[in-house]
Amino acid sequence: MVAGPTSAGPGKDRLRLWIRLLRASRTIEAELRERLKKEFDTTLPRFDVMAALYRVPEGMLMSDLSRFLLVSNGNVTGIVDRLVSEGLVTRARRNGDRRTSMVRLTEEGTKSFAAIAAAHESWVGELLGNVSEDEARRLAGMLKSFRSNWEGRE
Amino acid sequence: MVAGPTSAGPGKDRLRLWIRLLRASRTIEAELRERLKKEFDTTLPRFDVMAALYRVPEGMLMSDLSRFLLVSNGNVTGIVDRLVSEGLVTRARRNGDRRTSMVRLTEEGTKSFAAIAAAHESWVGELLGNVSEDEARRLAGMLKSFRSNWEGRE
DNA sequence: GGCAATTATTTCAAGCTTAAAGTTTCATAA
DNA sequence: TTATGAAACTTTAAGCTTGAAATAATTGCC
Repeated sequence: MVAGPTSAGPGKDRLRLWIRLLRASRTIEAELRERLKKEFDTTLPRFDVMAALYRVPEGMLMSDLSRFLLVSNGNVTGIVDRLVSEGLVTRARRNGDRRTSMVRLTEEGTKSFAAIAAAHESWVGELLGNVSEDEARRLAGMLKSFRSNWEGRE
Repeated sequence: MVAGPTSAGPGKDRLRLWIRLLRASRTIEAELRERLKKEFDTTLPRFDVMAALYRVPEGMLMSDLSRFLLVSNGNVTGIVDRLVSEGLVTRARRNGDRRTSMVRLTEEGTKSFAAIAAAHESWVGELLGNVSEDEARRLAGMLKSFRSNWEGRE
């Protein structure tokens, strides 16, 4: 997924764009993963889950997390298991519907996430440093529009 | 890595851009992975390795593949193992330097890849369909420049 | 030549990821 | 009520991924 078009010709521009997109996100992602590990001894998936929960003090269902994070539900199970065993989130069975459980950040999880998120934001600022704020807005706009085709698709 | 900024404020534009970038590439990647599985019973990492090799008939060293694909060398070992067992690539010990081995597509691998790559390219064209060719070029240009900071970094 | 450092690769343990199959709970309609 | 089906979640098997440790071969220095 990271190699260039195998030949020249029409319709290669979108392929080239896709490859650049992928290389860019992989490079940044790798750097962030490494820093999360070194500085906070955590991982990107754990960070993702905590970031999702941070926005919603009342908590999220497992399936909400799965949908929001664009990962399978089996995947969420494992990550939340580990976060629970680290005392960063809780999984509370609900009275109303006993199939579901509400996942919430613990107090420790909230505090921990706030610190990590601050570092994370400054890292992203650094890693995207040569994109001007203005260009960032324009690029983000384009990416939003080209994603809208796919949002909520199945 | 997929949640939005946790608060408003200055310097959030780059963070928003990063999140959009990541959501876009994850969505497209998931779709391509699924189609590769369904249509060709293969995976994205295998496709990546084959794409890299396809450009270079004389073959690549394991470490070349690792650098080119931006993944660890232990990772490449496993993927190449599986491709070898499927008869799609060969790993040839070299006389000059017996630590290294040259990885090449087999004839079957070459034929197989050509078919998959054609489908892959048309999928990407479809998935990025609402980005005009012109916009694709501009976006790709921006992505190239903002990556150059990181290219070759360690 | 011989030995230390370097380079190329593999192995390993831990964790992430998916799709598919399994379990429990809920909703509903006969 | 009680089957039937749907929904929420977990489990499983297979594969991907990393960083670190282990192996093997080469290079460079004395």
